[in-house]
Amino acid sequence: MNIKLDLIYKRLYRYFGPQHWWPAKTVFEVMVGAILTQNTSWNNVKKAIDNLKKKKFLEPSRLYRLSHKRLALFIKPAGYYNIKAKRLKEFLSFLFKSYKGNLRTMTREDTQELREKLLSVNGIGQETADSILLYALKKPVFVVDAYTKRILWRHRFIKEDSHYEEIQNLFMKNLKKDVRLFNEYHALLVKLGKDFCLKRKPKCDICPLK
DNA sequence: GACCAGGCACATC
DNA sequence: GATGTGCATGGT
Repeated sequence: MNIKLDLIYKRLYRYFGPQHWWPAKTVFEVMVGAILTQNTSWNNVKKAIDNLKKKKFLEPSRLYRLSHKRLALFIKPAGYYNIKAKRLKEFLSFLFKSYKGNLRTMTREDTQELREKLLSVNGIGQETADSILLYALKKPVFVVDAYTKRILWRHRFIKEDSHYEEIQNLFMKNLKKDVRLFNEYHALLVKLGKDFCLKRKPKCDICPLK
């Protein structure tokens, strides 16, 4: 499996090239984006983030002090805006209560312990936690998402009912624990998913992994 | 107008 | 542990 996952990566990279993830300027922007992009296209998330940027709210303490009502209005384009406003607030209150709002302090925490803590925040599940760890904090943690699962299943690398950690282990136990590799690999899988591995109309005949 | 998107929590069995 | 549902906008 080791060789196969490696081969897939090489093929994807050759075909698509670098994806330059995460498309954000700051660590905090990645974190906010990770929550906003839950079951939502990045295009919509961009609009929400731009709204926050324009009004200079894309900063921990300012966002923390923003009312739920105004926050929800800013992030409206990203959909599920009420629940996402709540989730952002939950994350921020965790950030301030545990790390005094200091992202560098958070980064210093042991990766596994931090993952557990993130998962205990209401609104942060495995994918969001891992996206924050990998893309914001540069920890070597593989991110699994719906595309990853669909692609691996279509190619019969996993069962359809495989669980998150099972899939994550497949990558983490068979690849070098390298932040750059994990970053690019997941981004490439998303790219492949968007372009070829659609839910209803997969383009398996022209899939670059064929 | 239907379908989908870089999920998650919660209820129920 | 599995399955079903609400959350909501914007692009195709």
